[in-house]
Amino acid sequence: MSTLNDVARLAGVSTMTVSRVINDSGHTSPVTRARVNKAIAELGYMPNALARQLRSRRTKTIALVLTDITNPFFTTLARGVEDAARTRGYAVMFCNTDESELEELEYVRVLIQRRVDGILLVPATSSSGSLQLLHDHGLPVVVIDRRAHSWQVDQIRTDSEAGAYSLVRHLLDLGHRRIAVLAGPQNVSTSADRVAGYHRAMDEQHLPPESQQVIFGEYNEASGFEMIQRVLASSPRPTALFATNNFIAFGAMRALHAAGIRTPEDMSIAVFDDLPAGWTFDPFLTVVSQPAYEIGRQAAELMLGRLASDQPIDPRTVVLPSALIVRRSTAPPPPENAASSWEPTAATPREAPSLALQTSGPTENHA
Amino acid sequence: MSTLNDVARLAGVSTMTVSRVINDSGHTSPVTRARVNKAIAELGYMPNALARQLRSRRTKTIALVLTDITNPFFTTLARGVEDAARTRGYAVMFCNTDESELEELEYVRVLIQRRVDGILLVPATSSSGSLQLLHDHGLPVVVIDRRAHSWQVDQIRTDSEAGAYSLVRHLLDLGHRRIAVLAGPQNVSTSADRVAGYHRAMDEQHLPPESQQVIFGEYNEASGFEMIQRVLASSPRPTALFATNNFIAFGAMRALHAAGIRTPEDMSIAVFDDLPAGWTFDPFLTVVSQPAYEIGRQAAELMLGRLASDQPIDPRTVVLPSALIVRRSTAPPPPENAASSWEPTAATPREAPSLALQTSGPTENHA
DNA sequence: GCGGGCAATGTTATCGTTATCAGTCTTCCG
DNA sequence: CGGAAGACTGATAACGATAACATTGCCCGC
Repeated sequence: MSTLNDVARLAGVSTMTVSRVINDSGHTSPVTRARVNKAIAELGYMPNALARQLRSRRTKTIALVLTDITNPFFTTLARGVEDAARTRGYAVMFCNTDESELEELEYVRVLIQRRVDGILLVPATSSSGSLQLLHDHGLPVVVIDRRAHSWQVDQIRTDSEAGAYSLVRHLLDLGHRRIAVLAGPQNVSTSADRVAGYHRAMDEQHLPPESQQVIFGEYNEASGFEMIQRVLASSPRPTALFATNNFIAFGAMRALHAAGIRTPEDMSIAVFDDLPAGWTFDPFLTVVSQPAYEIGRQAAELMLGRLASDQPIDPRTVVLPSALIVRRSTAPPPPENAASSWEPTAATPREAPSLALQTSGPTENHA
Repeated sequence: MSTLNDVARLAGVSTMTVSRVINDSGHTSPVTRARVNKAIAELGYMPNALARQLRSRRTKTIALVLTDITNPFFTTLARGVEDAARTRGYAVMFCNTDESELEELEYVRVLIQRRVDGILLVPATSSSGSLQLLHDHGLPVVVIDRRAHSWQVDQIRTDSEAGAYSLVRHLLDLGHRRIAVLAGPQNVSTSADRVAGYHRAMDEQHLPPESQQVIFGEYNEASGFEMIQRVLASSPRPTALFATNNFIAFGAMRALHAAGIRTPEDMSIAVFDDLPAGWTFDPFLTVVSQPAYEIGRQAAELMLGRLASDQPIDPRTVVLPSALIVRRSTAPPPPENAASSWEPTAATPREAPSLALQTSGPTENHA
């Protein structure tokens, strides 16, 4: 692969002159420029970005460290980051931590070594180690989606508390009084905030503690499935569920389906996080939807603005609103006296045959 | 940020010795190693990957250039690539081309400049320009998902023709005789192959040309919606549809829903591409499912194997099978004499109220 | 006792750019 | 016509690491 030197020799000028031409940094005569450009074209010369980055101490690269890109919320967010970064000439590196603090730290180390200009981070639980390390190395950080405890970094997230409040309010307005929460990990701020929003809505109604049921699990389908078992074992049973993310909701729905409990006739379910529009021809779940693309875009903007500025910028926190979308998974509760008579015999799954295919069929082997 | 030199000075050794220690390349005494490691810890030294890469002429980075990461097929595939790359110490850069040959070429240029070790490419239409450029610069390429014409590169994809054949065979076995294809772009190989599989199945039955209807569009929801209008305008109308990707299917379902045509009672629909398991609690569509994660993983393996080998490797082509999953969107056709009497008045959407919310609700603003 | 072999360490050049400073050549004005 | 300002160009030294070769010191066997 040809270098600046090759171009310089072919054009009969010095390397600096070629450098000036390709960087368009002035002080070159039109004649020289033409000669150099001709040589560049002739050789198919491509500047070596590594050498440039080493010399100029900027890589024009940012990293997006998140928990799992296959979660559609993060996929859309990632797209927002990439689009914003690209228009400013930045490249993006994506890293999946799978909610592991160790993986996260490992990635942060690699990214520091690769000298990325900044990191957009969805912290795995309380990842103070990574933030400390990044701080020590003077790398700018934007914390996305989750709250960072007491660190002086930019932050951007949805208002989880308010979103949860509006979702639970909606259930209360329908007449529900016993509402259970299927929460994510207790030490993840989004989960905690959504539970807080739930408590605020419930407390406003002066509902007794026994109306409130909070179950902590994980943000995935299997956990949603499990948590339902505990709901069904409780007595009196809740008439509505609040799932704090979409994967939990899917697991819950599958479990209810399997138990012969109909939604929303027997039990309502309201969910934090929507699926992207167009992925379902007939959306069913009542949700609070987050502006995922916009979060990603603005996170990148926060970072790029900071990188472009030549003076220090005070840490900023952006909290975006969510939107309640009422669909068909929520309805008024069944009459109170019928509450104890739910039996699998009375309710068969609406469309039985498909279920086995979903769970056992040869689908994605996402090991 | 401290350098090798700083460490060397602090440890009282030469830079080469430090280099030997951090690379574990032998010829260092335990005493020296300890001293160096102490100095490294003291300074919080992080090797500069840029300098290493410049000197060693390898970046340990590969790129995945695809059309749109928000397509769940590609998201899962990307995850497979990342997981495989990471276990071998490689980083991955993701790039979205949005099916634009120009964007693709732009990205390829950037990636060459950044000296990535290799590129995994989902070519946008017939992107011979990018492949030529990559070839000229001696960069190894793995073409994913789509066929590359006549270029000597590794390739990996699903057997689209066979998958389409089995899907159409399934429709024929149910008794359908007039089946329309909602295809993607004519010049994208997956689309062409799926249409070819359709033709093979239809021709086997010696069906007259007028039974066959192929409509070319794009791989997105809007296009699926549009294509249905042409299906509905045709006479005699087909009794079944074959959508060549999931987005097309979603658009088609929305359009059928809007037109008051029931699935599968009035019209069956069979689809290429599934949604990841666990994203829907009650999957409805009969599909052919691709092993997306595995495609990504193996694509990365092909590349990394080539990069690790010190001798040339002949181009390889891997074609993975797809899996037919029969669900509820396909059924035998309605009685023939009723075929011409379909009128919106006779069929109201099963669950009407939700539709407006889907299309006009404040969901992701994915601009 | 001496040369060969080997482990440990150091020196120098280099990867491909750009920053910096130092020329050279016009040009223009007094 | 001389000199200074300005435009253009080049030489040299980094950026931070590693490759390649050189050196030192020690052990060993004959």
